[in-house]
Amino acid sequence: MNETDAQATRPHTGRRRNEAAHRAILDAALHLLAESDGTPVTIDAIARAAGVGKQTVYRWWPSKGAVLLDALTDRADQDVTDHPDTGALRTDLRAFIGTTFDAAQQSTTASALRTLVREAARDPHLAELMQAFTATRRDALHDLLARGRERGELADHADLDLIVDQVYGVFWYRFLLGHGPLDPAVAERLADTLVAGNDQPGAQAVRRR
Amino acid sequence: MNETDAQATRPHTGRRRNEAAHRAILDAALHLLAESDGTPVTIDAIARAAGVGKQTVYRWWPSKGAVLLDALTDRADQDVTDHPDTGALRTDLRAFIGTTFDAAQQSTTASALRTLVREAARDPHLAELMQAFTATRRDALHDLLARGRERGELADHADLDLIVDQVYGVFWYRFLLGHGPLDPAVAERLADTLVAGNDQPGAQAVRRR
DNA sequence: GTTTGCCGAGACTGCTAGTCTTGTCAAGCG
DNA sequence: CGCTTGACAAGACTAGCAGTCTCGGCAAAC
Repeated sequence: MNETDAQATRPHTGRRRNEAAHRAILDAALHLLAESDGTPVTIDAIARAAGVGKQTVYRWWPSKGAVLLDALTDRADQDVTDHPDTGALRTDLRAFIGTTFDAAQQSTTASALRTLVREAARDPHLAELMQAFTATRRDALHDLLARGRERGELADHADLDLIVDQVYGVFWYRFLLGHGPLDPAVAERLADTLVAGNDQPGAQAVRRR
Repeated sequence: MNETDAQATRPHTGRRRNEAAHRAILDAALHLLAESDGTPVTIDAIARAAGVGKQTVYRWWPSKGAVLLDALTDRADQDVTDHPDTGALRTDLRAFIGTTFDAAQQSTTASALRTLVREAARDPHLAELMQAFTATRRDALHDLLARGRERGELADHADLDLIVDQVYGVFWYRFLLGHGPLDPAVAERLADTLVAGNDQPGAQAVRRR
């Protein structure tokens, strides 16, 4: 009956949260994620490295995956790169792809990302979180392409979703398997052939002559 | 000293291998792989479904991953599709991509393949085996493209490896994330834009006119 | 100075890969 | 026929990890 009243009059008592511990956990998680040579990162290891009890980790995050993703996005937010509109699709696309490739070459980010994907494969909750993460990136690229199409640099019927997936498909495929390079030269070739393959129908008709 | 002689004179004694058990294990593995709703397939479950002791599984395969991959390739060998040379790159490529997409839409194969990838993420040995598996597929596609380039349907400087990775990149990216279709229409569009984006420099010059 | 609730430490449960043990059974050999 | 060899089913066992639970300590509010 009076519970609501009691809560209203007593918004908080007891010891406050320790923000230092919160940061220490994120830092330790990112560090271990980066150090990891493919070995899964354990919650025990994170807690120990952060000098924190395991229960403190689970008080703030619902699962191991949530901690790891939080650690990575915390870092990704630091090097957010927005892609200015250069006015030409080819240059916009080259810049976008090049930046994406570069960001993943950073050794810390790279090995963290690889480990994270591995964890996502066995943790449905983390997989869902990562889906949302990648969807955001896809949307950004899709917008860039839509701008180009409005300027007439792509055919009206061009399948923008497919182009997006060709970019991220190549990226993840090479990133995870590591059988081919992800350097600026590849970024340029990829951007150029995508533009060339999806340009105006009129131009295609001429070419097919 | 005489060990070699002893082995030569006594090539085998004792109870023979039970081929029925061998098949039962592969069948059970494939079945569970296909049934699995993302839950990892356990060796215990395979052994129990095959009516076999766990040790019997480990006598023939070095790890869980090896059993699973063997089960899948055993099936994949059944629907081996060789891609005849139609004489035109566009049609060859359309057929190759279409077949690849189709094969993965088979619900049994699809869920087995998905589970297998998930397992590979945590099992380095299986990951290595799958690398070899995918490399074979990449080579086949690369050959197909090389034939087209020799006929002058692709630019001399076209990056065949990049084209291959665009195909398999899109495939795996959509297959695993499931955010976009992998139907015949997509296969055709992908084939067409790849050919258009990597054709003869002369044609490109005309187009850019 | 008492209550409340966060904290570190670590015990505990439940699950799975892979190994080891035990008793059984089939195939060859003398 | 009886012995040896090695595959077999069943299942106990070890080791590692996610997530929960418990406990004594400590800091903030009242």
